Amino acid sequence: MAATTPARERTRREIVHQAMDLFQARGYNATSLQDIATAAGCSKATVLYHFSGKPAVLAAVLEPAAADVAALVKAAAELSRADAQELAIKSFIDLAVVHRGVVDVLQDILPVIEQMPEVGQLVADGLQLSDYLAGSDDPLEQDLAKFAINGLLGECRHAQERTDDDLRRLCDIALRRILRRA
Amino acid sequence: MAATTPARERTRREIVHQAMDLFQARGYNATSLQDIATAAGCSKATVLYHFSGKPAVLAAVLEPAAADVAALVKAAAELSRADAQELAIKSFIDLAVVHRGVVDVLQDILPVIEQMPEVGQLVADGLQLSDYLAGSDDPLEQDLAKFAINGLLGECRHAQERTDDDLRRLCDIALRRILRRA
DNA sequence: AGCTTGCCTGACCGATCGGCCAGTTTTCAA
DNA sequence: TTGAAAACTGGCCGATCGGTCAGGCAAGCT
Repeated sequence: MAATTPARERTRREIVHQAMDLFQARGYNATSLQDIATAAGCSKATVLYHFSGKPAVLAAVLEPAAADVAALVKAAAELSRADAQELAIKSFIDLAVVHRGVVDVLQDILPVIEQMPEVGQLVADGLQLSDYLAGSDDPLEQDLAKFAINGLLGECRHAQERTDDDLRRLCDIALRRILRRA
Repeated sequence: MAATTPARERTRREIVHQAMDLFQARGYNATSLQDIATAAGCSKATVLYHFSGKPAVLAAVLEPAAADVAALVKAAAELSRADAQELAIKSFIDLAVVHRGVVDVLQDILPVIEQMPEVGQLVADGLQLSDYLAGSDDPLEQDLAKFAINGLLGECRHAQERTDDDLRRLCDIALRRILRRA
């Protein structure tokens, strides 16, 4: 059993994929394990065979985005403040656009996000990114950066009809206007 | 029975007040009728005696904010485009700050807000406001206005620690930067 | 063939949900 | 004081939730 069994990985992937779609469409709380199982073409017990519980499914859904954010934070840490800000503007938009589904999911669990240890690192990295985005110690700019992030995340929700490029362009303009980095 | 019975109105108000606090703190879905009843010092059956169901409680919670937004939309309709935009900027911020609790609640039910007829008018009025806020037919400015609203609403969430004036000032700066109406 | 191992499932559990109803307590006008 | 209307409640209902468990089933090793 050293090599991964194909069937195991295939089922796991299907569950995560369908869970992502359902979380995005109806929200985390409004999606039941039965919904996920039905969409994935297996039984609810199978979902719980592969994942220790509903929060574990959520963690698997968020994992790719969390990894990307963590990598971005790490990369920005080695740059000058100005360069880190520029990188944050460009990359944060990219991540939000590409992972817009995850953004949807995150907004749904915001009221109780503090009680979910499986997303703690992602939240912490997001806050770190907002620091880089501000590019200054000025509290006003820090707040404006958070304001911009809220707008950015909000814009990436329910934005299925927009193309990635259109969304990216819009967010870039908005972010640079708020941060006065045109 | 022509005049309102004092007891009726008093209990109703207490239920709505406690429901507001709970919806804001835990979210609409995570708050049960029993939670509301306990907080209001009555039984769950009493809540359902005064309101036809959980959605009706939500409608009552949102009602003051919905009325304010409707009034603002009506007022803006009689102004020139430029005046309407200026009014929208000022008043929308005021409303979001004053009713920030409602903003919290709304965000929680966003994934399923289309299926809630009791908040349809509020949503429609909000979209109308975003039009006034854009102040132009340019699709880019329209999108930026929506971006600004998302940022504004996001900023008003979980912002209990900030004073109203601080929040107002921050939102004013951010809005005018995005809309380039400094 | 027998047997282990990994994958999967139906049936079931306790808890909680929104909502309903019969009946009790309170209120208040006559 | 009295009686009907209004206000309120305990208890119950069906549905659904996340989660558990014993067992079925196919694949591969011996």
